[in-house]
Parts: sequence; structure tokens; C-alpha cells
Amino acid sequence: MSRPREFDEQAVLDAATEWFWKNGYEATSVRDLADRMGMTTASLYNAFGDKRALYRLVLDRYASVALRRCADALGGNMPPVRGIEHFFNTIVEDALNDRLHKGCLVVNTSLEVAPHDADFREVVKQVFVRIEKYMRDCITAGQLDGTISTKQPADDLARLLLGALLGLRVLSRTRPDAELLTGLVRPLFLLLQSEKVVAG
Amino acid sequence: MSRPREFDEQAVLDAATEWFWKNGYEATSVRDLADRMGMTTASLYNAFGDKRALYRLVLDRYASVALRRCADALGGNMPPVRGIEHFFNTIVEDALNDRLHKGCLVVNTSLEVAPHDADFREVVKQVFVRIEKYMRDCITAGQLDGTISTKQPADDLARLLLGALLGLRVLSRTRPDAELLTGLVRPLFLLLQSEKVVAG
DNA sequence: ACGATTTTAGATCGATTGTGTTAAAACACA
DNA sequence: TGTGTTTTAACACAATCGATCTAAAATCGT
Repeated sequence: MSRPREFDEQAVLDAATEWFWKNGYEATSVRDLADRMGMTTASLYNAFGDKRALYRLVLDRYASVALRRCADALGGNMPPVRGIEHFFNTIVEDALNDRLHKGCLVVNTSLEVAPHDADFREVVKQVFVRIEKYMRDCITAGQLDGTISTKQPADDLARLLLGALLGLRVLSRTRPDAELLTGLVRPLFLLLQSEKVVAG
Repeated sequence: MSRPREFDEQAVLDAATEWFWKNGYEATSVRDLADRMGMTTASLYNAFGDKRALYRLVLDRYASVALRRCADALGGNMPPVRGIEHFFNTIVEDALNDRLHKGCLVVNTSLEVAPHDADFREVVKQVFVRIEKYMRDCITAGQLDGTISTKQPADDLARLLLGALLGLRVLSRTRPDAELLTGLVRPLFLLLQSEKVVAG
């Protein structure tokens, strides 16, 4: 066989993720990446291809865990409306704890690189489609067991929740204020609330 | 006096806006800009300073008309709830008609350049604050004349509308689909609707 | 028509970009 | 221990970046 790698693949990918996440694609140079990953540019190109391929790998890894977290919260054993509340509360908490204001890598990608790169546009698009589907399935379940209002179709409610999520992510980068973010999600929960349920 | 400029300032700023808007800040080179603006880089630097100053000028110009359009729709002579509907419908229409999927320059800026530039972060932040204020004032007016539900505080409703707007703008770049965008805003209108008003 | 002033056009600066090369070093297997 | 393979380190490539310089062209007030 051959000489083994000196670096831990998961660790260096984490470092690359952090850097891309914080600075974006264009503003991150390969030399910056190599430094932060603790390797030379030659090793980087040898191991991951070019800059674009590395970003793709980083994005796929990020999207994978993000989607799993979404599916766990919305499709888990929690009651549907509790799952949605928990999911959004987690998003808000993460935003308030993120001192670097990195937001969401997928959302950042959707505005910076997806518009002029068909492959990345498709990745982002599919992530959004999946999230919308998780939301819709969760809402449908809640409507069936009577815990979520049926005044509006699950399709539209899921679209609104997706939009609110993306809006949250945008504000997380520029105005990560507790009152703003928690106030934003509050009306969503009341909107979902079934008429049959009496508050208190 | 001196030699007058050969270019129309508003026209070249429009060209610069389009290019920055479509490609973002980093991916737009000064040479690209000069070509599209029909001038040399020397003239560009002489007239507008450096690249960053030009972007700032472009962004301020864009934000100015965007805020005026927002104020006109939400603070005009239309009934509050009609104003909000009109505003969001306009956003959706623009997104569907925008074949280049440029989205909103302020939102694009908030994710690409604002995170690592305090000045631009402040610009974006103030635009969002102003929009939120227009929303809140409009909702408060609607609550006072009984056309908007008072079940939720105007503060929170305004925050949700801002978030939904930003979400709309994100989706406009990646998934400008009519069903998605119109479906997203539909629940918002029903949410605002006063209980006293009977549908139909 | 003249001098003052400013915009042009074109070339080019140093720095940095993404990417590649070369050769030495390090391991696995025989 | 030797052979083969791969990673490493360091250097460097062509291209492009933002920014500037010089000098010619153009227009104003007089």
C-alpha cells in the first residue's frame, strides 16, 4: 500500500466548513483553507480535488446533518406541533449563540454561489424541497390528530414555515436579536394552533 | 471650469447596479463593471472612488427606492390589509418576472458582504428596521380600524412579515416557483384577517 | 484664442488568485 | 531490506485582482 495521511479527514473538513461558513466561497482562498486545515495546498488538491469540489463536499456534509436534524425534530416521536416548536426554537437558540453570525451554510450558498452555478443551485433547491416536505408531513399529521388548525391547507402552511425559516436565517446574520427572532416565530405557533384547543 | 463627463451618471449607476445585483460583490470585477458601464477603470475610479464605494452608492440608491416603494404600499391611502397584500403580491410578481433570479440586492448584501463589513451591516440592518417599522405601523392602523386581528401584538406580526419577506427573497433566487411563492403568502393574509370580518 | 481643469484612453503596477510541478520523505508489503 | 506508492513540502506558474499613472483630448471661463 501507500503512505497514510497525516490529517484526520473529518477534522480538516470541519475546519474547511467553519471557514467557508464564516467567510463565504469567494472570500475564502485556497491558501486560507490550507492554513486552517493544517495542510499544504498540494495535499488539499490531492485529497479533495479543487476548491469547488471541496466546497461541494463541505456543503453536502452540512446539508446531511441539517436535514437529519430537521427530520428528527419534525418526524420524531414528539407531537407534531411540539416538533415544529422545538425545531424553530432550536434555530433561534443557535442563532443567538452563534457569536460569528454565520447563519446557515445552505442559505448563504443559495445567495452567493447557487445563482451562477447550476450544480449548487440544484443542491440548495433539493434541501429546501426536503425541508418543505418534512414540514408538510408534520403539519398533515397534526391536522389529522386535531392538534393543528385545518383552516389552511398543509401545503401553504409548510411553504410559510419554510419561508419563515429562511427569513430567520437571513436575520441571524445581520440582526440576531432575541426579541426579533422569538417574536418572529411566536405568531407561527398561534397560527398552527387548532381552534379546538383552549389556551392555558 | 472643466471638461464635462461623457457618461450619464444615472445610466452607468443603473448598469453597475444590475451587474452587482446579478453577480454579487466579490464575483464582479472592476473591469467587468467598467465594461458594462461603458467607461474605463480610470474614469470609474475617478468618478466613484474605489469598488467598495461604488457598491455602497449602488446599495444606497437601491435601498432608497425599495424603502420608498415599501412606504408607499404600506403607508399609502390603501386600507392597511390591502396595502400589505399589495406589497407582498408585488414582491411575488417581481420574483416571477425576474428571469435572472437576482432576488433583492439588500438581502444578497446581508449574506455576502455585510457579515464581514460593519458599514454594510449597518446599512442592511437599518433597511430591515425601517421595513419592520412600516409593517408595524400598518398593522397597528389596521388593528385600530378593526380590519386586522388583535389576537397577536403588532410587534410580532410585523416581525413575521419581515421574516416572510426575507424568506420570499431567498426563494426568489433558487426556487422562483409561482405555487411556492403565492402559497407562502396566502396564510399570512388569513393570519392578519380580523375575526369580525366574515369571509366572502 | 488661451490657460486652467478634468475626463479620457491605455498601459501597467504589485499583490493575490486557483492550480500545478518537482523532488524529498514516509509508510505498507514483500 | 528493498520496492512501490502516496503524501508531503516548497517553489512557481499564468491569470486576474483592485488600483494607479501618464499623457492626450476636451471643455469651460475669460
